[in-house]
Amino acid sequence: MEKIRTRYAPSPTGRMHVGNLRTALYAYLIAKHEGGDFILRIEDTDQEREVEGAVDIIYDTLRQTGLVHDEGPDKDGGCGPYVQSERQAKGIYLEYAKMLVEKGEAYYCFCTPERLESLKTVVNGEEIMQYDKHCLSLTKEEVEENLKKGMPYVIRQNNPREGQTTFHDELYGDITVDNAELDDMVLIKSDGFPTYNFANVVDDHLMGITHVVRGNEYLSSAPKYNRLYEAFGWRVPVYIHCPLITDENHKKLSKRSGHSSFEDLIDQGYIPEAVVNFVSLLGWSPESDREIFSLEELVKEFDYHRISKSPAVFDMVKLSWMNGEYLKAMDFDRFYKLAEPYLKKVITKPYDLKKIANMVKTRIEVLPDIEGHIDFFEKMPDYDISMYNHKKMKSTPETSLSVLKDVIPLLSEQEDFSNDALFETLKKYGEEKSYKTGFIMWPIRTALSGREMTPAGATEIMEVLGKEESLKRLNAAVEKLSAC
RNA sequence: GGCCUUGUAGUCAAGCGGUCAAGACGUCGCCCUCUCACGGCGAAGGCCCGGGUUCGAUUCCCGGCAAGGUCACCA
Repeated sequence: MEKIRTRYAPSPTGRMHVGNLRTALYAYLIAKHEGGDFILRIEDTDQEREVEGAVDIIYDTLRQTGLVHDEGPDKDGGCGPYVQSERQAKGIYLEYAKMLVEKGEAYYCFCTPERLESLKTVVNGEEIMQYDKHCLSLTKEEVEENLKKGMPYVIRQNNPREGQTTFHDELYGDITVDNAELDDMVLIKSDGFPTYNFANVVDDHLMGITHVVRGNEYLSSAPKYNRLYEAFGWRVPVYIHCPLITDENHKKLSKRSGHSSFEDLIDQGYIPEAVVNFVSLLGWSPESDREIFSLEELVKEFDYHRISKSPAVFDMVKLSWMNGEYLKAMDFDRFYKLAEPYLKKVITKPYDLKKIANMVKTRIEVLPDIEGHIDFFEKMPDYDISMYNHKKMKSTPETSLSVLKDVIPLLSEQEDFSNDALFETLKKYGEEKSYKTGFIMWPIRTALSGREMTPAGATEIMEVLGKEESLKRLNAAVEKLSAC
């Protein structure tokens, strides 16, 4: 069987949109599942939109997500160059466009922007235009004349107005449209660069791409691609259009949502593996009901026939859950490395950050959650004494005061301030007084943290705080409670 | 507006003529527990509507409706 070749063909315009990431991922998985090749091609045919540094972002994202390409600008596989502006400079696209002109499948167009503008109509607030084939009627001589005069031109595809065109998508099946629907799209722009539509077809063919994986927003332009392949006499690749990813309002994910790009998500404290895993399940499902997959496992599992056709909402809540799963399963050293900046952001005192990191590991979903859990270590927050009320612990400010008064001398004598030793001491005290553990621990923990919830129990907190600071806080609490 | 696509709980999503209609997130309850979280157990919640075909439709067909996509010298 022929080796599968897929490609990821981003245009360097900024951060990587999660829709594009998902498309790249599926392209990668489809190829790798069958031991094929995954190619990276940079589509920089729009000099206006090009953003500096965007190519680096692409490399960086692919590296972080693990989608390593077999061929690309930095890895020649014999199909180069892999950057379209370089290919354009070699005259590749114009050469092929001219072939089409020869065959009558394309034609020169000299229409001015003004004339094109006049062709537009507005429907429901949307500008719509279909070219009227005005320049198709130009004679060969007129064209030559115009070219000689140096008139700006574009080359357009010449689509028939009658008949129908059918194309096949692996997921959506056969789709047939009337040729009248097919616009004479521009192939070569007046600046000499090819349009995306044209460059894509030419390069996919020249690079031997067997499976074209793309977003389903291209579904309606697909028939025009087919006509191009047929005009050239090239074999049409296998098309796989992926369902759209939408925001919570079921609209195409846009930059405004704040989490539309991979980099946005990383900035927000998500880890690459979780994002990749989550995004893989947006529009695809494995045979089993497993949900946590590493990239390697996805490669093994991925059957593109199981890609769904309906659009999927990008649910941040579930992504967060999944991120939390990854954090919990992560080995401690890596977790600590990731958590350290967030810990240091709030804690400047010489506490054992590793112990704190460990407390927080099973309690957060994204890294920035850490801050809200641990700020009390650094500085005792203000709190209301009503916090000493706890129904289930049978604790009140009064009982708390008495427990604290009992316990402070015991703790003052305590030498070993480790969690286990402290717990032993307090348990013994509880047994003597026939107090339940919670009845003792609730006031202590409150006095130490001023928080209803903490990422650890009272004794664990004391271990981190140390004897001096713990007693200081406990005494302050007694004072606070006595004042009432 | 034309064309294309989609339509199973709030969300992701199995299903491919006969199922008590999987599973996950979220929500709620219980258990565990020095609080919370983790973990465990459980609950509520769904096949867009109308016609067919069929002994039987979530599943097949037709028609509605709804949503999204697309109609650039952007990709």
